[in-house]
Amino acid sequence: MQIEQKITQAVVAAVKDLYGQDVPDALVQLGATKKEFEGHLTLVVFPLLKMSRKRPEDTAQDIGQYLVAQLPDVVARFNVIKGFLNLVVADACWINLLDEIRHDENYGLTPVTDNSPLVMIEYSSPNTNKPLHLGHVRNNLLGWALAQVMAANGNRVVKTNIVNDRGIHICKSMLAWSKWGHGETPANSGKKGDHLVGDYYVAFDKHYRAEVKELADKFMSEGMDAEAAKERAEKESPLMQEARAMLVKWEQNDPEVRALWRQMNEWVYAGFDETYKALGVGFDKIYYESQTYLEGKEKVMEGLDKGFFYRRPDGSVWADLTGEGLDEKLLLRADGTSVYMTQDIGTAKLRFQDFPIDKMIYVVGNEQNYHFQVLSILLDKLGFKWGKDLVHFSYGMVELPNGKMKSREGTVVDADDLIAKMISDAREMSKDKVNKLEDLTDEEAQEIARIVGMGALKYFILKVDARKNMLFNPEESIDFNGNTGPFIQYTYARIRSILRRTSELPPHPLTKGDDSPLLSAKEISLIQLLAAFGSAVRQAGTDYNVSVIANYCYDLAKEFNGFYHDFQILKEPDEQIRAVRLALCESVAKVIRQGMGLLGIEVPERM
RNA sequence: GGUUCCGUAGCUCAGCUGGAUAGAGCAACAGCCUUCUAAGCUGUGGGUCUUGGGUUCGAAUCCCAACGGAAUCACCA
Repeated sequence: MQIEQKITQAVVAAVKDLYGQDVPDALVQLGATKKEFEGHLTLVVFPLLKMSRKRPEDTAQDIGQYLVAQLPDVVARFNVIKGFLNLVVADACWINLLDEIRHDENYGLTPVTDNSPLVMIEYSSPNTNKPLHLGHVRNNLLGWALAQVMAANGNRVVKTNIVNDRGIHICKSMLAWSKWGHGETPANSGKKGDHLVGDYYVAFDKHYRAEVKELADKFMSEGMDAEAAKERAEKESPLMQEARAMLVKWEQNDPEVRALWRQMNEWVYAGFDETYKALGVGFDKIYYESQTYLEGKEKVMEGLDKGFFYRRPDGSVWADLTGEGLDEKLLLRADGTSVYMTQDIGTAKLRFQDFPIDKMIYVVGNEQNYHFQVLSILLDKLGFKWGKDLVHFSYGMVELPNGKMKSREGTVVDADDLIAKMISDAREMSKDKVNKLEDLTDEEAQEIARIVGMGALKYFILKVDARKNMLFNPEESIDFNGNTGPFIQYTYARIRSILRRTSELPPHPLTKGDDSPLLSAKEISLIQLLAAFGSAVRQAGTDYNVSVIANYCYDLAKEFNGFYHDFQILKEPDEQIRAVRLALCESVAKVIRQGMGLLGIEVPERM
């Protein structure tokens, strides 16, 4: 049993015995003692004053004496400062705790069984007309890490991706490629498929805007005002009309258009797969919008029959959400075609057919908060049991120093470029170090650079609270020193280096010291931190906040580095102390590997 | 204008289920490598926690208001 639980129970008993009152566990506030005071755990006695009817200091003394008397093996001594009761926990307890942590292969993780709740996590969800950029990177890293964290909390997790593979945007790329492509393919040009398709999307946009400007100027010269001229030009642009015509043909299953569509999407998928692989993310089930976009209609008609929705005179179908404080929402156009919301309903229907979902989590940017508020209400009305409680894991935008990423202004941070730069920076960095990796082959050194570069990128993104907007400055490269992924990886590599140098294995269980104090304050705080891993994992899961894990790993690495600096491990002459320190090294390494693993960050044996 | 989110050191961020003197990193300055990896460690300076009220023994944390910023309120997805 954990030390906190024992003490909490004893405090409850103390209040009962001393003051004759029952106190709920929640009022027993037990936390880590601040560094500047003596002790390991601190009880805040203010909430207990109602029971004791004494001054804070006296209440703390009462309880402190009770604990020392009743739990002599746990509470060695105590001190009181104002309303704070600082408890010094016996060394033997810490050693026991360290032994428990060391023994548990899946320390901190809740096992998954066949009866565990099934959580589906949708993330990534790209359009197939452009390569992935930094915003997608944030989405993918968050989605993957969240899936790991949910699994670590005892959930069966299904990772899913809804690929937006149809619509006007792809038609634009297709049209541009037919017009100006001259048969360019990834194979004959050497371009990555998603970039090639993206280039044609950009080409379309460039021509389109030139066309609109020309048309608008013409209309203005005929006396239209600027705004109306632009609007009319956009509507009448031959390029856009051609793209729309292509979409109509696509919907009519025109063989030629479909063939081109399939081919260009294949190129994109091949490109995405490379990027996903580099990011270390993957999916259990991929849905394609071309296969789900018709599915929602049926559900909407069902809702219409049941009177949840209504039809306007023009034939369009709407949901009236003014009762919920929202607006009216279009679900089907007058021509019967579906909109975004209808498609999400359709995708939900298919997913529910495929999996017995208990909880659905959508990892989607906060620009769509309103959409998911509405979707939740609609799914609930339509009878999806998880609809009402669906989780929109809403993350903030990645901002650049002068605002958002804009493809038109060429300020998009491309995912592949960024990944390549991180890895080459890591490679350069290790070349500056002397006597480090020189005995390794080029391949081995490159693999370490990959792990470290990706670690820096992932940690940079995952350490910040997902719901906040975050700033990325492309001028300044992502750091490898300080509160970074490589700092934590370095701590791990150092420990592995120590463990490689010895064949000595600390005994199980560790022997406890006799009279002489075995543990320093630094060692105890390390054990305390190790013991907190489980609650960090739980908090990350219940709050849907993966940054908790990142910050935990940093704190642990920081604490270990202090210990490493102050104490010798292999050269420590006392066998018992050496064993404890080696056990600490093993456990810290294990927890770092596990914690970073939850974030999707690998740790190198050397760096 | 309605709704939602955010505002903590020069910069990037922790802390937010109320608890002791608000913490890290970067940047600046000063130290530590014949000793287990210096991508490390130690120290110095840097704060009206946007502002004003309220609740409380106690507020960066909870409530209200104001100010500042972001997103959204499409027959785009």
